[in-house]
Amino acid sequence: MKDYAPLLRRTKLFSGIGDDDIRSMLNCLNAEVRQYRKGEYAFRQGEYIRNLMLLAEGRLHIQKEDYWGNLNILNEIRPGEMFGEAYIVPNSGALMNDVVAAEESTVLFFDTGRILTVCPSACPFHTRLIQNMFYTIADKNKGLVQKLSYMSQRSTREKLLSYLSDEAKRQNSSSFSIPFNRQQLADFLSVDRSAMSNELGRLRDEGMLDFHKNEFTLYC
Amino acid sequence: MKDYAPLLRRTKLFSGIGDDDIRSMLNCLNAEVRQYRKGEYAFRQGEYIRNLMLLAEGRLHIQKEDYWGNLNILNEIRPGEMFGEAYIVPNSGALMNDVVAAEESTVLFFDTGRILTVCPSACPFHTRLIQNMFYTIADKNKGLVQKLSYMSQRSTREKLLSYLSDEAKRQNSSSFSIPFNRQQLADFLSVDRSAMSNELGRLRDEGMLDFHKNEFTLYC
DNA sequence: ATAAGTATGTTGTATTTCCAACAGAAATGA
DNA sequence: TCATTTCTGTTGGAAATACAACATACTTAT
Repeated sequence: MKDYAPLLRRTKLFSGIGDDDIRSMLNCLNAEVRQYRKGEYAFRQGEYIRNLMLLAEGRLHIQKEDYWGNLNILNEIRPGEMFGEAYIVPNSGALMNDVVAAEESTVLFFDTGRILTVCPSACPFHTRLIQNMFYTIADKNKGLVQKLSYMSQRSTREKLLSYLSDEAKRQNSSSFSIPFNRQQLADFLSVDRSAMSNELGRLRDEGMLDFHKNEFTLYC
Repeated sequence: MKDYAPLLRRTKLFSGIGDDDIRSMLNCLNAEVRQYRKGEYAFRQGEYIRNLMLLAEGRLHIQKEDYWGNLNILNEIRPGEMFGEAYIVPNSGALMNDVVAAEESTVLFFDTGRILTVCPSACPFHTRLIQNMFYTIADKNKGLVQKLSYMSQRSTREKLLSYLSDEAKRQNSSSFSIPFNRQQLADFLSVDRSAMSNELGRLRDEGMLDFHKNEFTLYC
């Protein structure tokens, strides 16, 4: 098995753990490597997952096909990200989505039982791993709740205001920049770009905010 | 301090742990109790949280006030549920929401450092606690992703179809019941009830599904 | 059984969003 | 520099949604 320590060292899951410790932990966690060709399915809806996965190389799409066959890409997994963590809960049921390799990908499989059950003295960094895993999923959680709070607004205007309002809070200033261009912001908020552009213009005309490119300023 | 073991035994966080072990763990986790009167703020937007909280009695609202003063209730915490887990991540920043007691409430505070850092032999059930905490947050995560996948659909029709489609999958049958009445379903999907009722009628007319009360059947 | 209250479906109108198409601005690359 | 591409704002018509109001069906309590 190739040495994945240098790569894993930079992931959230293994952050703060040295290369040598990572190597011994990979053994402890029963790590396995699997390769997927572009377009190949890593998992299919209906399967039962027992491992925690980490994408080492490539790109994966979490996607969903509904009852009538419509395809929908929910998320893109990038190298260093873990996934499948929500399905290692006992009785969590079958996987609701498909996981497909958007390009040639390498995935590491970890034994979740070995992660959550601490092996007393063998792995001094096991506690750190558990912390990291918890922090990662907690962080994901926070982002999801945040996004949900924008998306649950009914109108494009309200979605915009709630998102921008939050960013102002987060950056602690009424002037701030956002990490999206217009199309990305529209996709993030699940609204039409042109309608959103319209709404932004209207909000500016009403004196509630101002913007240039991705720099925004809110006015009370 | 009152004996919370009988109550905690039935929570997800302490499930599978006996009363006596819970009592010793409460000590190990530096548990503290705080009471809140109805309407009192447990936390305010901008605060920094260092504990994991569990609602013992009462009802809390996670709510948000935007830049222009509009109030929005995001979530309701019920007895036995933990909260604040997303903010114990280092550098996770200030709390973005307010936490307000919707009625007289009792909240337990746990020292997160003591949770994630295992005390070797003192607490035999510490591993179980960590597992439970992880399972709880993973479960929450799964629900959020699911809901987000419905909400990111543009139209009421698509939101309905993606939700119903998922329920059919989950219950492994084209006939299933949902845990919502119409108004609750509309709130869950963030759409207008009457518009949703219209759409359901239209879908039935088109022969895509049928329903009586909260019993649905999907047709290919 | 009756009354009161709740849940659901229906209608019409005002508003908002979507969509496609286009034009100017800005960024990119030869 | 010029040409090309990408990004952003704008427009107009079609479609969908929100909102209010009401009728009917179903529940619950007395």
